[in-house]
Amino acid sequence: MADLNLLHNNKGLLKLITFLKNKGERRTMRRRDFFVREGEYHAEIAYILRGSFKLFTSDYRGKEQILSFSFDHEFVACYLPPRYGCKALLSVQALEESVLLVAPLKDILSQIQIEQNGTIYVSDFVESLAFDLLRKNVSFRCEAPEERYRKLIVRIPDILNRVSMKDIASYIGVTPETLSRMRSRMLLEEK
Amino acid sequence: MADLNLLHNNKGLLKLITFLKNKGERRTMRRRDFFVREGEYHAEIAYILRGSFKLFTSDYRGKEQILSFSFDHEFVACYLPPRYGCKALLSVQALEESVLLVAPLKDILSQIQIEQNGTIYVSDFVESLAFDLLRKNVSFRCEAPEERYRKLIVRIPDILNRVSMKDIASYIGVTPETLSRMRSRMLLEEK
DNA sequence: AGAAAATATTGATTAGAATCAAGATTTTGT
DNA sequence: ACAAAATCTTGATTCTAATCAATATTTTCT
Repeated sequence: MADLNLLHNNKGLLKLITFLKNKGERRTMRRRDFFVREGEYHAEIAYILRGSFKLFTSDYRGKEQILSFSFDHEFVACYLPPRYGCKALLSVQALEESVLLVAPLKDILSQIQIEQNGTIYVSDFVESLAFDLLRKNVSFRCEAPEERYRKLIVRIPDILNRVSMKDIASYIGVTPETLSRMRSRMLLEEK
Repeated sequence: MADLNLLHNNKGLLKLITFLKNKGERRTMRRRDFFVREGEYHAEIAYILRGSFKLFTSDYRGKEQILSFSFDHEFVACYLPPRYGCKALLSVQALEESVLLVAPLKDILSQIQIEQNGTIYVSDFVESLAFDLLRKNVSFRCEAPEERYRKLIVRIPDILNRVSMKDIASYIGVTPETLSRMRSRMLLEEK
């Protein structure tokens, strides 16, 4: 999941990484390959060794809406892995040549039972996720697109080299044309 | 938290209700009273015996943005109770005369330690929350305001009697004028 | 019950972003 | 390296929803 870098201190998440490093299947993906397709019953979770992904779906007009990006050293799944037996709400697609460590969710859940106190795993993971989602909600409701753009490039400076303006525009909720104009306005203003 | 009704089947949530019923402080609130104010270090969680609340904050223009409603038999907190020691991102305000069962978060956390396997409590709770937040994100990005309105009144039909159009408008992300016009258009169309 | 406040509706106008369109630039894949 | 495709920028136009404004209706409070 994107935006969780800071939470790698987190004990549960570290255990999850260790598990994936020991038991995970190494999977290489090319640009545009899908890790998850919306509507599938996808039950895997992955750790990104190298690469980047976008998490997206379509809006009521059929236009792609990107809800999140994920980069190296982050987890990726269709946001909430479908514990509820429901279909993936989002598609997850590689933006670059990427390398993943993948494990079926059931393996992770059985690990938890073995470890007894292992519930912490999922708890920490989901808690990070919830916090991220709350911040995203607030951001989308309360910040101007320009502010979302500024914060994004502060948080992930590298994103400008690795993700297209088209995709960044979708993420912050404007058209590519509007983002382009926004950026040239910002350039003028900072002179 | 609003929108979690369906998750009352959930074992962890049931335990949490039981705990609040046994040990919770009964608190009566009048219309417009705040349960949480944005920016506070608020560390309580409550179960609503009767009444309703809105969870909101201000956008970059100072306009109130409602992110959630909570009604009878639901939990309410400043969304994520601040385990991270961070300030509340949202205010929680009573819309009606309301009765709560309130417990400090630390009591709940210590309960968990006593119960050993009790981590499930928070895990279930936070998991419900994360799922709710994901759906909200997708809804805001992908559905038209009219669709959000329709789904809201299907999910909580009672809301039309208990919440002002102004607040419903904020929740679905339009001005009160736009909602009013939307509603009269919908009335015409269904004839 | 009645005055005052808040809310809801409706119309007119404005503002801002989407769309449409065309050209320039960059990237991709063989 | 090259052709083709995709992306980015810029301008002109359109369209939708916000704002402004005035009135009607409902709710609140004593």
